[in-house]
Amino acid sequence: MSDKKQHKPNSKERILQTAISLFASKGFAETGMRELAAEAEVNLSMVNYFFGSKKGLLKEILDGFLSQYLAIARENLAGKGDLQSRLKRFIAASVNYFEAERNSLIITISELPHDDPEIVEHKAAWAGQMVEIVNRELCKPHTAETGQYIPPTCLAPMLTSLMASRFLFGPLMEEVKAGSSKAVSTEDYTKMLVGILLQGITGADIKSGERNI
Amino acid sequence: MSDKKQHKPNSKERILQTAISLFASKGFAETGMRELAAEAEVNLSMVNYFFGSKKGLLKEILDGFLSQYLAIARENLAGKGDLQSRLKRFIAASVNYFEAERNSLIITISELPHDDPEIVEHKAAWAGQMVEIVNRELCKPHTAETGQYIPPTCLAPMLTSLMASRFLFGPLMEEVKAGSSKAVSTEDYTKMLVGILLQGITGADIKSGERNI
Amino acid sequence: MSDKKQHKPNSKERILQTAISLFASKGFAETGMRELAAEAEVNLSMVNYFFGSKKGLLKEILDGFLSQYLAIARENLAGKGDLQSRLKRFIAASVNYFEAERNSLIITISELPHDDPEIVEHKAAWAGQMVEIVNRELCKPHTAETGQYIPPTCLAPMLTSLMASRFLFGPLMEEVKAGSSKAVSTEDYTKMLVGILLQGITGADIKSGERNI
Amino acid sequence: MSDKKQHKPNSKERILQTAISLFASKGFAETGMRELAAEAEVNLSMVNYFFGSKKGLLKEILDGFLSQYLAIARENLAGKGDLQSRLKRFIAASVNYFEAERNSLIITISELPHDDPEIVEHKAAWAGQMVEIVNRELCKPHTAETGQYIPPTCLAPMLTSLMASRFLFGPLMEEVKAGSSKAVSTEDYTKMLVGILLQGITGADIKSGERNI
DNA sequence: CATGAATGAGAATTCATTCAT
DNA sequence: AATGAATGAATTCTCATTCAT
Repeated sequence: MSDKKQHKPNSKERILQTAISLFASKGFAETGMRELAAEAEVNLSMVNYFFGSKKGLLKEILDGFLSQYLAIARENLAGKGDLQSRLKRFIAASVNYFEAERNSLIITISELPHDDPEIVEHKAAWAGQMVEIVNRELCKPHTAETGQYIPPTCLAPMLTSLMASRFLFGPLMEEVKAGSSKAVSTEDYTKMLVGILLQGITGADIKSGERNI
Repeated sequence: MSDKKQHKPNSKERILQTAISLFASKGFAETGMRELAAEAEVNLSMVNYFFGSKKGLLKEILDGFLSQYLAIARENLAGKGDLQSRLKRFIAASVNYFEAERNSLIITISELPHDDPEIVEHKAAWAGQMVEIVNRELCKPHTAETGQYIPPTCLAPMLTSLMASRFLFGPLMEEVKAGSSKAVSTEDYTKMLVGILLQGITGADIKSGERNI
Repeated sequence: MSDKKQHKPNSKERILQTAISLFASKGFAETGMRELAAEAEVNLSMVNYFFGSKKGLLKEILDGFLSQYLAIARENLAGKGDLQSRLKRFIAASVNYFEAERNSLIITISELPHDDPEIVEHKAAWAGQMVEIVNRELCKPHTAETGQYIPPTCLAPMLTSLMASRFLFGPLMEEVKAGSSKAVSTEDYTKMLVGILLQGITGADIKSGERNI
Repeated sequence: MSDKKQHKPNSKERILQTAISLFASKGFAETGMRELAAEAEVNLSMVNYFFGSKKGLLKEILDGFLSQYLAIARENLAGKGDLQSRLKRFIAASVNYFEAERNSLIITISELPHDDPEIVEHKAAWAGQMVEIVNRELCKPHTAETGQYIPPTCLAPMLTSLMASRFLFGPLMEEVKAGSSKAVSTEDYTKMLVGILLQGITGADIKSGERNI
């Protein structure tokens, strides 16, 4: 085989994965396209060729992450089961997804408040759908059942923010503990979240049940 | 007084306030020093004169915010009262503080995961102290009391993340609701947080008044 | 006929026409080949396939225009008739041609002074022939008749420049008048040119009909 | 004297002069800012520092040239004297000015038709004033005197175009003649223009008067 | 304290062109 | 004849910072 002009396949996908990784660790603005292209072993121009612009690349990442997150919310919050078991399902599924796509999660949340209208609108569209689902499947039923009112524009961010905390602050916490305390498994993390959300902080114990220490 | 060449006072303070506002709305990297200088009505070189560098300015903002947040944690989580009432105090004080310094909060959290070692170490130092306090004042007593174990490197991020959700997602939620649901007051927001953390999601009701705790 | 994958015919011609239009309105350098290909509804590579390069396309346009312009000069300036009537014929024919090919005219003249040697030589070849014709058919006879000397390297540019003024400045003048004065027909424009060149500015009147010549 | 960091004075002026020279010989679009900065012996960023952008630089050149040209038109076309002597004055002054600022002239005319709205509006403003002057000082009086109508939106471009022909086509003509015919002096060129405009082409003789050949 | 010119590296993007299919 | 991915150089412009005054 001639080794001249050997085209590596999947340039587009390689760019996308490299971007997810770099944007998450360095931040969108701090990541240069030269660096991105080098890391993806792709010609610099290919980024614009495939994604139109750096921002186009970001949008594709956001869309990819948010569409799946929304699907998870839809599938798990709706359907049969009482509110508590549905919430449990949703948390478990979300945390698994966040774990798998932690870089996309970090990008999606961290790049939030910056005021580029194009990006903000983009996110607002997804956020709107999320709020709607939370309202329909969580807030409304809860009000019907207990008479208590919980505004979905508060609850949706709270849930997401709470579930994401491990991943957002993860890198920082690794600097912190430095071996002091044992790492928490995803399973335990999910348990904690479910505990807190169903019983309050006293429900957060990750050792409860069979293994008491 | 002559109104010619009227030197505006407090150049340094004006730079700082402008930076907090711009960094929060546009992001640190996206904010240019020229823009900052223009908005603060200050000569460009003054920024470096007062703060050494752009990063120095960021550090000053982070320090200012985190030192106070830590003080709030120390004052409210420690001391007498049971765990629940101390947590309540802490949440109320924190939310008030976040409300007052929401721009600094946004900067502090959003600029988190980016891998500049100088900034990361800086934050890790503060985060470490926070984890320590949470451990000493919340986790340890809780374990002593109930035998349940809650790791502080999980709990501290959760608390902060949960309390910050309103401010992090606030700008986005404003795009979303567009008048659909009424705004939630800071007081109600605090109530929700306390409710959730003490009783789980069923405690989040903002209407139930005294029943809440 | 199946309307699937309907190959538009005359890709080459379509490229050429699109190029003439774009080069005239945006300028040669400012026109991108992607834009050109898109507008011509042709694959980008086809431009190089048909014309070798962007510059090759420009040369083809210049050649097309200049060869015809030269032919017009040859046909109308030579032959029988006195100098004045031959000049009249030439002007009428040239203005008609400029009118029909105004975009090519604009390209040919505007892209003139730029110092690409390849293009300059190309033009110089045509210009040389033009000067020769003007010398043989206008200057020499005029000297023979009146003893007056008019250098052809001055006269040829003057004629072309004068006749082209309407088309070169046309777009600008449309911005200017904005309805203030009525448009001038090609016929009247020709009359003005003939008048000026034969009698001076007092011959430029476009209303005086037969008196004009 | 230390030879480190020796600031050459008049950076701004040097940029401007270099730009005029390069834009004229290579064209605006074909001139790169790197090349410009290098030739002007100036740091690349200074161009944007002083002129805001490449286009800003072009605008400054256009303004400088057109404002003076307009002043010349105003001064020479208006005032006492009959139409012919005023026209003569105007031509002489203009040609002198064109000669002195031939590069700016070339830029101003050649960069004409390209459809950047910002530049077109800019030029249209100046062109409008020029048309107005020509109308007031040439067309109107001529109509009053002879009853003949000459539209100023035709005449103004014609005059400018005719006077500019020597400079626009000059570089090309130098390639052409290659020693064949003697160069024409500015003085003779002016004489030709005046001759043509007052008497038609038969008035173009540059040797008439005392020196008959 | 304050100014404004200057610096040099770096930003994202676009360019015309080529090549394998 | 046509496609679309790939290339690498070049584009304009902006960046944070420095320095002499």
